[in-house]
Amino acid sequence: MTLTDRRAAILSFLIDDYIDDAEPVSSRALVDRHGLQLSSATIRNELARLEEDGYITHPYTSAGRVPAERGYRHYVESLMSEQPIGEDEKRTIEHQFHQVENGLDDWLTLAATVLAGAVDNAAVVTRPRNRSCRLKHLQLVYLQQESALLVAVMDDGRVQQRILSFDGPATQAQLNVRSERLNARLAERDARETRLAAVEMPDRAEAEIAEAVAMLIEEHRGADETYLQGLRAVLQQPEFATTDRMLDAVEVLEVYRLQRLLDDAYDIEIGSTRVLIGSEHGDETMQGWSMVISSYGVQENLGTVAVLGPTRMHYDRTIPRVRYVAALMSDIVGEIGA
Amino acid sequence: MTLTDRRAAILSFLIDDYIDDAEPVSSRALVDRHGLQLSSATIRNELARLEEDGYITHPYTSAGRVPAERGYRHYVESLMSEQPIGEDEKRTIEHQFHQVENGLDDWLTLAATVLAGAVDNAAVVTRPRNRSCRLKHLQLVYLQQESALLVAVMDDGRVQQRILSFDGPATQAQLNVRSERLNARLAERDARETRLAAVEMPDRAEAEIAEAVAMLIEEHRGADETYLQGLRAVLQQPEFATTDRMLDAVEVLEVYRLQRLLDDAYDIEIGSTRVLIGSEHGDETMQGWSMVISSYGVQENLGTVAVLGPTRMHYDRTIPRVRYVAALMSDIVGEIGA
DNA sequence: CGTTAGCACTCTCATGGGGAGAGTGCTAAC
DNA sequence: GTTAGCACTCTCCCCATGAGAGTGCTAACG
Repeated sequence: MTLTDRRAAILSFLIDDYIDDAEPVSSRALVDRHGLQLSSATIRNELARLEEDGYITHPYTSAGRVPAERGYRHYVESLMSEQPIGEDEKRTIEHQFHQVENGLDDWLTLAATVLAGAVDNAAVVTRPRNRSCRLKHLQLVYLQQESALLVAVMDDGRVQQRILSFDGPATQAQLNVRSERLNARLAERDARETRLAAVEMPDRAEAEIAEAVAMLIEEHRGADETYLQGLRAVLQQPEFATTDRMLDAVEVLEVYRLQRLLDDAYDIEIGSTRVLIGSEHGDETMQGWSMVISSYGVQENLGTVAVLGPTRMHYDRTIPRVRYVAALMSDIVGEIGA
Repeated sequence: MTLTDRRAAILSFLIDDYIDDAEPVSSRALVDRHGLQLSSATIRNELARLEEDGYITHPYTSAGRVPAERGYRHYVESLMSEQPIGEDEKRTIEHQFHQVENGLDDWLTLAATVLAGAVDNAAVVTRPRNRSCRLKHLQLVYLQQESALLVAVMDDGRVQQRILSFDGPATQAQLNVRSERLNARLAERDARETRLAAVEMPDRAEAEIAEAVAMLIEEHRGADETYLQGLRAVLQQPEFATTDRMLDAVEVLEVYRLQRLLDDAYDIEIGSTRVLIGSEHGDETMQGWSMVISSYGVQENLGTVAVLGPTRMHYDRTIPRVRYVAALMSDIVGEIGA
């Protein structure tokens, strides 16, 4: 059941109009706005067919037409043409990125902010994480009489820390020696290997530290910090014009949900984007939401960039911008040398 | 212009009722609900006086009375009695705290979540920061050919990091030596002292690293990470029952504002709480908002715990809970040994 | 057969009037 | 000082009404 050219064109016009206005599109409006050489009655016939085939619906008998999920899907895949990012806009974005040099944390926040601003929806960025994470270096730092801070640098350049307590007191010098010994044995190992190494250690205190390191590696792998920006932007979209809808939106954007969602989308190739429309992400609370998602990073060290908003979304603007920001983030991760 | 006992009692009843219901309180309702041995007419006379004195208002001619800021202020200072936290609730809260052992990050999030849940409003917690922050320990970690990660542990147990690049290659062994030399010179110094030390260093590369350390210390001092929880809880309060108000609320709670607010409240003694009602915090966007704020930590190493919500807030429940969570956080910071 | 004009029909939404209800403020009496 | 009584005010809900927007259908046209 492929669409005739004419029907495809009509669908495309309709979706364009609806995305701009958030208002049901009438046959009349299509003719007028796009200078069609057909009467509105003809368009009505075509619209009836499009509705039969599930591309569009109408909210009630005598309202204009509204795209259905299937319509959006077809639009994203075959109809729309991506809106390239203007040189100006690129410069602006890059400029914003260059203003911050403090490290990954800030870049992540920044990426989310910039993206949210560019597409007028919520943007989420996750910290890159390494599926097979390894210890790069560890260091024990004296805190108090019987406690020390274990600082573990991972091979993605991220740091995890934890407080340890010992039975007896220790000086920083002693801790340094101990750190060196442990580094020699644990560097470049992943969680499982570290745990194995721990078992074989004769010194009980060191074995415990190695255990702690293994846990830190595991935690690090699992920790999926997300940076969300643009809440207000989404809430101002007309689809959330009632308080109920707004509360729903806030709920959807609450972090614990996002993490799951981003997890689901982990097998995206770097450089490509994926679009999930409405019920396409399994979760039924996501009805009415779309997500444009992309991953970034190098090798195994992957993060996610995504935009979330109502299904009525400027896909043609959003997709290239998500891709672009993801590319910028890949560059940054590359430079950091993770 | 002190209140007569009777007027004070009436004001107290009125505020209690209003806080519960969010609805203007009528003279009639006061009599009925609190079994007063007076007629509603008498109450009306008293209410008129209270209104004259600025303790209450009414939204329109024939609605019940509503507390004004001055009324809340008086209520908080002289009328209400704090609702002690039940043993059960204490146990629940402590239990939640003990479930997480991963470190400060998690505790901060947790504290905000627990508090928000306990008082049904938004809660904000800031990471403790040391006004006069010092370096505890630094470590250079090999990354790639010509770059290394500088990891600086501060005396509050927090870690800052930054990527450095060198002219020539370096091995981890070389970096260790250099780390040790720098530690000997920089440990226990604050930003200014570190900068001075940097100037005196003969080795140019090391001087640059010392410079970087100084910047990290400064950044660390300035960085005021805030953890906000309970957005939904606030938005569900009846005062935000329209979309406009909701959007305003989201704006108020956006982080950049909070940081300033918390800054303003930095001179609170540990163990005490402060209440800011409506226009009492200078910012006029905070009209209609109250904040119960407390600080925690040990010595100079201070963080903030706060609850934000509409002026109609259960101050009697909120104040002790803010104080309690702040105390728990103080314990934690103490244990960590910052 | 595709296209089109015409028209009846449907459904929403904005508008405004009316009436009930809630509470006050005032007055006069106790 | 307290209270009953009452007029007055203001909100809010309900509903009816009508305009307007669009469709679907039918019949005619090239």
